[in-house]
Amino acid sequence: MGSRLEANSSAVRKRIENHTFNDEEGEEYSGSKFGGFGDYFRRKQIKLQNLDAEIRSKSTENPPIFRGIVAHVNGYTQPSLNDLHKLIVSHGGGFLQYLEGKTAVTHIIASSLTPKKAVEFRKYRIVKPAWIVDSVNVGRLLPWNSYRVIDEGAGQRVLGFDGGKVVSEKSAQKRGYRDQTDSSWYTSQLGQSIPSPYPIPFLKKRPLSPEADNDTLDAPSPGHITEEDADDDYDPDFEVENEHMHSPTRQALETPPVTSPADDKITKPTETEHSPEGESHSLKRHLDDGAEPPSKLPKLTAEKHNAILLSDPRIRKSSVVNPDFLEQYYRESRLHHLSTWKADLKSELQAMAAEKSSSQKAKQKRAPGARRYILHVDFDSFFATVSLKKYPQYQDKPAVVAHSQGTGSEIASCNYPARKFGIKNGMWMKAARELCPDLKILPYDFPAYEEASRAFYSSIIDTRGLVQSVSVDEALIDVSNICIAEGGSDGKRPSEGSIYREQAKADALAKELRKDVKQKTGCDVSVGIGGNILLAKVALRKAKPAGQYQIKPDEVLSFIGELEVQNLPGVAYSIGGKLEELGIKFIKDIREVSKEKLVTKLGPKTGEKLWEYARGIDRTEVGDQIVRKSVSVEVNWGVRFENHEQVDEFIQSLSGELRRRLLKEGVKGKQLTMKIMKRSADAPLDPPKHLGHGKCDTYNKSVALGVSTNDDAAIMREALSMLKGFGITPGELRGIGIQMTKLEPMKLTVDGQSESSQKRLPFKTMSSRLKDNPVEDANPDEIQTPKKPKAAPNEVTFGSNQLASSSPSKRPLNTLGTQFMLPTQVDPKVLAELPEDIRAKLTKQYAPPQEKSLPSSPLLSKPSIPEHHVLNLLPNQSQLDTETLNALPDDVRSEILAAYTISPSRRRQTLLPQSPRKDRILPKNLLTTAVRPTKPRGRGRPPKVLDSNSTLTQSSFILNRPASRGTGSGTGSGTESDTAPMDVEAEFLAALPEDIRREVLEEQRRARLKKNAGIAYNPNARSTKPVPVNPSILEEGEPQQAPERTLKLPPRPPPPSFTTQKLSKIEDLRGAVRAWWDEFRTEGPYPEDVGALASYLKKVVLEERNMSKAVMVARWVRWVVEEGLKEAGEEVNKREREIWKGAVERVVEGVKGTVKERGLGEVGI
DNA sequence: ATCCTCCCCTAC
DNA sequence: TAAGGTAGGGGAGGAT
Ligand SMILES: Nc1ccn([C@H]2C[C@H](O)[C@@H](COP(=O)(O)OP(=O)(O)OP(=O)(O)O)O2)c(=O)n1
Ligand SMILES: [Mg+2]
Repeated sequence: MGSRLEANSSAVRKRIENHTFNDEEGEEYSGSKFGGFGDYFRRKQIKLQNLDAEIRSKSTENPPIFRGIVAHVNGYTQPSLNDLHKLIVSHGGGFLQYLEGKTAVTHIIASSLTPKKAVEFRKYRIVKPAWIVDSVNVGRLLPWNSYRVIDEGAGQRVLGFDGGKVVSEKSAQKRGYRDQTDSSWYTSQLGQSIPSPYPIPFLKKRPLSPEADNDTLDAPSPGHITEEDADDDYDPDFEVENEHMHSPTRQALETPPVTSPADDKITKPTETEHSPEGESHSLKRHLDDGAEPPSKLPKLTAEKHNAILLSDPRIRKSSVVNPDFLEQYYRESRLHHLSTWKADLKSELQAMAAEKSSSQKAKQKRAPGARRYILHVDFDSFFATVSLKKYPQYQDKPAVVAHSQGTGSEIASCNYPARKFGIKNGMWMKAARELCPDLKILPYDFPAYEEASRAFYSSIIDTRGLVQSVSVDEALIDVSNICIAEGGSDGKRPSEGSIYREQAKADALAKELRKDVKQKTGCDVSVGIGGNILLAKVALRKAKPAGQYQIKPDEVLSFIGELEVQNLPGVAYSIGGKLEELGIKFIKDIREVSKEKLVTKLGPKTGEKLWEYARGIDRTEVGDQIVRKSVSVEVNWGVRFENHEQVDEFIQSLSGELRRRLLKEGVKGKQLTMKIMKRSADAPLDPPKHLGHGKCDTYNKSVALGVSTNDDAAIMREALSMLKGFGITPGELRGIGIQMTKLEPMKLTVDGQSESSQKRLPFKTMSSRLKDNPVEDANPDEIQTPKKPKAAPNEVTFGSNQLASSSPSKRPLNTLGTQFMLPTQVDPKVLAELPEDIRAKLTKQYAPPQEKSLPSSPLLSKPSIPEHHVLNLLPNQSQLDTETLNALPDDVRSEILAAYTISPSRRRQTLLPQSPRKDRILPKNLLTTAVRPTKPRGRGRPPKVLDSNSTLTQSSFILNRPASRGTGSGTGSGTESDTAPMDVEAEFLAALPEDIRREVLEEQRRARLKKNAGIAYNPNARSTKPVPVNPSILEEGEPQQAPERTLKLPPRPPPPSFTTQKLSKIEDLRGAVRAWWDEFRTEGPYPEDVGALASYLKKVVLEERNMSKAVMVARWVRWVVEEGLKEAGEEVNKREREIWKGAVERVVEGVKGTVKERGLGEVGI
């Protein structure tokens, strides 16, 4: 858990300290190429100091009261380090992030000091933050003497200004929180937002938030953990260095007065953020315009704010800009661990279950109507208990597991003594401390949790029951068979004696299990026993801690009736709220409401489920096999970017991580979704939680990749393009996630090579797939994953020993035919739907191909490719082999198999909602960028105060293109004509067989409708601004209670947006082409692939009679290759470049020729 | 009706 | 300081 000290950069520090503010000449901004942390960091510091200089020079209206002073901030302060920094610099002072030796630093600002620090800083003047604040306030430098920080322990010694000697001083003054806060009213206001200018006088007028006072009061009370007794046993590494330092920084106060709704859009459109040059310029500009009154700090962009924040090496280190962030973060993230463990357990147990069932399918089945006995086993305060093993002295004291003692630290687990104070898992430290100042804080010990879990599960498995994991510390065991056997009946008929014996057996099993686990781990687990999963869970509540409880059939209703609905699984804040609206608070209240009413309010499934739950009914079985449907990676903490490069870099690591996980699961995916959290306009730049995301709006987009992939480069490309599509300034990003869905099992070559390492490309596959006719094409290569739905599991055969090759080749051609039949949009339309970056590029002029010779005999064409034979491999998650599979009950088997299949219905793909303007250039932060807002659905608990949540829905339908281009309501059958291809399209249409033409037209109509619908709405759509998925909420806060929701809709008007667009199957082709390029980029295309594509396209024109599509594909090929070559640069050798160009030529010319051949004239490609 | 997509919600 | 991840269920509403 360490990760404390970053001994690293001491060299860097040296560097910095020598770089005083008088000396900003040194190194200039350098192009931000990442060259390792140290180097990058070094440059960063210099950059910052230059920034400081500029701030200073532009703050001429502020009295330079701090001239000659060079400050350094230690520990937590109020105002924040960031704010102090700005204050000082804008008033003529210097600021250094580091100390280190004898340096330019003249004063250290701190609220208090540990004795240790006091010694370390003995050479400096140590003053309270109020010195700065007050000085600024009065417009002159106040004597620092009056603001000394006197450490209670060791007296403070201060060095004379000129240097060398140490004057020691002592003071009786008490250090403490008060010391730092009472200096100002101000503290509570400023802590949070940077952009809040420092019109001190202005702020002064503002009323103090009541919370501020509380805050002040709850201080680092003397009682909290880190006091003396804590020291002895604590892992020193864990012990926070500046114990008492944590000034309860102003927490969750109201939004600061002048916050920055502005800087959201303020980001100057044109200035490129990532250009260092641009940065400085823009800053200047900012300062210039902002002829703010003196004493006002220049408003900084979010990026600059972050730059200053990150100038603290420790903060930088724990933020996303650290190249090692992911590894570091995931190592410490409890939630990540929980998720990972859960997934791993699930696959292990499922594998085990599969194995078992295949070997002895015997006892598997349970009689349908038989009584059930389910055990729900769960560690008592898992993390806390395990961690406490190393701190036995706190056993009986309120203790929690958390990373830190700061107010924003989350409590992962609290022991029962702590619960007596009302502390709960997931609560923030601030709230916990208010409830119990004396909390002991324990460090995490993930390896220990794993170990305990292992022991726990081994005991559980020993019960010989049917096991289903719930989480690391929790499992369900169906022991019905065991109990019923013990009872000696068939388990169905009510035989008193049998039932008694069954129940006794269940109790005995539980007891033994508890004992077993206790003996193995030293920890208590509790067991809930009931006739179904619901009851077992409910019983568990009563069992805790360190106990067990069995709910008997006759007490079910009375037992659960008195519990509040939140005790039901699946009922929490939102659904609980809806129930409340129905006048339901307790479970028994549910019984007073008709099922119908529940269904109306909650939906069919949920409504019925609750209706049943209320009556103790739950038919869910233990051990259902579940097939993974998605793989995702996301980070919503530590996200603070200074520029686009960092974003790119981070997306790259996320992509790499996603790829790793896809490989681990043995799957690839066809759809990529990106989730973004952006700081809400009314949220402070610095949220209450350290590096937390704060109140945010979220945005999602997804792309159909056309071809399943696990390639990180492709993932990154798509992710970045989606991200750009949002048009969000890097500095405003607070969370980023990517998710792969529409998974397919990865293929393996015969020799076990994974497909990704294999040479052969999607192309061949594609061509054969597209190719056609079902009949002839029994292509063995054909490895496409089963596309069929549950319909024919038989089609999927699991080959010799566990591996299987599906045989989609026999798919009724029709499906495919149809698939490629839809001409979909015409070129321009497609263009409009393309990912932004692509579109941008597309609109550029193509560099005419240099030449077109096609080396016909590339040495490359070595038949190197292993065998084309591939096999299907199930995701390792469910290690089912043939045997296993066959042993499964039919329904289960088909379900599993179905999970690997793809819905048959031809469906449109969702394309990224794109911004309307086709000719957009892509200044990423161009404000005019419109992002389609996903529809906010009025769900969940309505905003507290505002009663009308009805209007919400509106903001969703917005249009996406400037009205100018509005689709006349008219038929506009010609619709998207615009360009040349149109003629082709029309003609093409005319040539279609009637039925197909109808389909085509229908498709177009649909597309049109969609667009129109989009346009219909918000008329004032001109300004475009991304609209969050859910404009409300996403505040931080403990889930304990209502997650704060914003009470009102964001002030912003519903911006124009896009309607999702169906891209039609051309998408598949595009994806395949792209994959082709990606895979063979450096190696050059294989002639046979080129040939396959060319001849396929020829068929498209001649047989499918879809010239439009062929043309589009050809253009796509040209674009992908040409742009790709440009970007690849040296990476692709001359020879291969030529081959690629030749390939393009061959494809393009092939299509042209064919079109002509059909008498359709010339087309431009 | 039923499917599909895009979310919200919940759980640990 | 702090490590706010991740997957599945399912509702809303449009398309079929
Ligand atoms: N918000 C949460 C909830 C749980 N956990 C982790 C820590 C818990 O120890 C573990 C198990 O969660 P439980 O819900 O089982 O809670 P406990 O085991 O801590 O307590 P108990 O089961 O006794 O109620 O998951 C977490 O990190 N954050
Ligand atoms: Mg537990």
